[in-house]
Amino acid sequence: MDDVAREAGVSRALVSLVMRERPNVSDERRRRVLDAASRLGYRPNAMARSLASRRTKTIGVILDDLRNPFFAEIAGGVEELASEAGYQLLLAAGGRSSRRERAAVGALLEHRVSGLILVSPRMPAGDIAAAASEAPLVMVGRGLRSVDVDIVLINEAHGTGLVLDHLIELGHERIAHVDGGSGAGGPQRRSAYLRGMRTHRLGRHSLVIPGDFTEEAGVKAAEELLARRELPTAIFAANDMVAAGLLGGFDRAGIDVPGDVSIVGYDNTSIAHLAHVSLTTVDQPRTEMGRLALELLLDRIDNRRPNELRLIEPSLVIRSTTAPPRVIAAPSVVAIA
Amino acid sequence: MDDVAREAGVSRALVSLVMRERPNVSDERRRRVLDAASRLGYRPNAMARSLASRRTKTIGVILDDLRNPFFAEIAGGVEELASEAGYQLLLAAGGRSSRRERAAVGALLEHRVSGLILVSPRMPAGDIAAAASEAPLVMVGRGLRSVDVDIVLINEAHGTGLVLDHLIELGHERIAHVDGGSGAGGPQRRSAYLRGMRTHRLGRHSLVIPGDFTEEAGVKAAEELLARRELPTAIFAANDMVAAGLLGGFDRAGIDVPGDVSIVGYDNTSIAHLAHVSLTTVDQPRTEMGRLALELLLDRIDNRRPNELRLIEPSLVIRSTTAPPRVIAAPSVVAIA
DNA sequence: CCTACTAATTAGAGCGCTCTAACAGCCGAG
DNA sequence: CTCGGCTGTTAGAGCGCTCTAATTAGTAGG
Repeated sequence: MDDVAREAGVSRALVSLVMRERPNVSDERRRRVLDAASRLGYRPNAMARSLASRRTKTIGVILDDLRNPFFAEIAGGVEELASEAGYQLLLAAGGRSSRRERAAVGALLEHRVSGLILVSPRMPAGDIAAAASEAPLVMVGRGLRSVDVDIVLINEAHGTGLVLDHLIELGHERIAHVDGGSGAGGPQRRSAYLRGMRTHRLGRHSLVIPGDFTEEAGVKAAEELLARRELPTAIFAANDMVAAGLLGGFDRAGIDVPGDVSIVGYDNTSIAHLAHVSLTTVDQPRTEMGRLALELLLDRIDNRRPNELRLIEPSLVIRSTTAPPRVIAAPSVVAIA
Repeated sequence: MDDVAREAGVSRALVSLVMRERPNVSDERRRRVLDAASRLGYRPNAMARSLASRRTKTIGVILDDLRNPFFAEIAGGVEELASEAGYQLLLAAGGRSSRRERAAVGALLEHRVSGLILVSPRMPAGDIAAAASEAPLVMVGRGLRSVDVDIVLINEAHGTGLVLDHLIELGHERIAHVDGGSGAGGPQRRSAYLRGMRTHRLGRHSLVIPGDFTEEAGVKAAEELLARRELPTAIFAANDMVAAGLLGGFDRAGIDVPGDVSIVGYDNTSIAHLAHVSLTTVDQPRTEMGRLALELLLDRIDNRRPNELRLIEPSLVIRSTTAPPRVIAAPSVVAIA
């Protein structure tokens, strides 16, 4: 920087003003500085800048694993907005371990990130509160009361409601659920299913097959259902992988989907929209979630304000795996219509 | 840091030594410093540290788009090793635009990253050379001569060879290829296909259907093939998405896979291993590629040495979409065996 | 008991910037 | 003219560390 100042025949301070694109610098000197800078191949040092200005223009993101498309897509949304806003992204994976997450948070805080985004963190609430006291914090995919953070949450109850409404409107009553175990969203979807069935006075038809978020769970669930006297007319799977497993399992057994049984997934992953699968499923705008999280964070970085909780409303994507049940047990008005 | 020194009754320099876990500090003072630090909630400032030591312990990664699992998985591999080695990850997306890539490289260089990993960059070679002159650089998925960088490349010719060998061994001769246009690996796979067909004296059966890396391209290619007098007995798709499109297109037309036609994909994405798809495909160890890239980079950071080019050997995953052709045009020995 | 070493500790300069306050020029108002 | 109020420029302190060189404490040999 000294070199640039000397080359341009001005003071170091003026070079600083030019590099930061501040007003009140005469055009002539600005040009002289810029010329000198490019002639010398000068590149400002972000470390020194951050140290002196005590602002870093970097934001830290902690997620489970980049190889999981759910997280990667959220990170993609964050990245998109970050680059638009001139922020840099410091990324770390927590790998489902509290210990690793804590270490990652510590490292990012040492880097004095302007803010922190935690995606479905596993750490205890106390650690999150501690982190939130050191930097503005936005959390995605996990709720937390009485801590000074913004939260972006998917409205799982609403998503599940859309599924049930769709199936019931088609005329289904015996609707089973293959659940997702304790994975993210699993318990919420399961309990929303049970509640929804009761609300629709279909509680007696509730049936939950335990599973997890894998394809194998779907295959197994299909076998288990086939072993029963009667197949449900529709199945709500905890996610698309499970739904794909069901599809595979029924296919092998010669059961027609959606003729014999309708299937609905959850997540709208790339799998769901394949022509060969064409799965009716619930879509969450994952990129948007990432953008929203960063939007909240940027807002929080320069305005202190009360916590916000944003509920993301998922939507239903109807494709080819749902249809009316073979025998409609509906009132005749439906037939007339 | 001053506060910690005062609290522990030692000099600032000693605190620095303790925080950096240097030897030659007496146990007693080390404990005193650590105590004081945790009592005051002291967290070293990475900016100041980098500025003073002129080493940042951060590495920059530039890729196309996090939402593309190919890139996300490579990034995942980089992240994994980075966290093991105590490095932080600064991530930016280039979004298929030279301009954005250049901006990202510039921003990362301002942050004085210890090294740079570029995954399938689109920028002109000159820009890459310029970047390489400012920081150790490793490139993944793109070759470049006479520039001081290490390179990690997939051996597309080998992967394509595996596909052809497998199909030819099954007895196929009329093997078509739906190509990937100009996308990463597309041209290489295409030319390796043409070369391979010639090598196997099957040049007269070569058939390339132009496409890109999308499912739609696969569907269209299926339609185009069906419009011909004769279907090839096997199709090598440029990637799994295209293969899925082919599968969907043939399914709709009542063509049996692999009975009427065998299909091979490329990439071994999550789509390929679904029971419902079960696609024979070529696997690349993407996480390993990321790890290897960082390994080379770390090595390059502390030892100046000649450039390296590492070829990653893909492997073939045989699933259910390939089988011998219906009418085997093979010598009778095969029938006897 | 002094010297020669090694181990532990510290003073102080400096990394490359930003930022505050001061300063120089220049205008129009009093 | 002199003064306040501009705009454009600059000097210099300081951000929170690391690192070199110097200093002190400790240990063993003569």
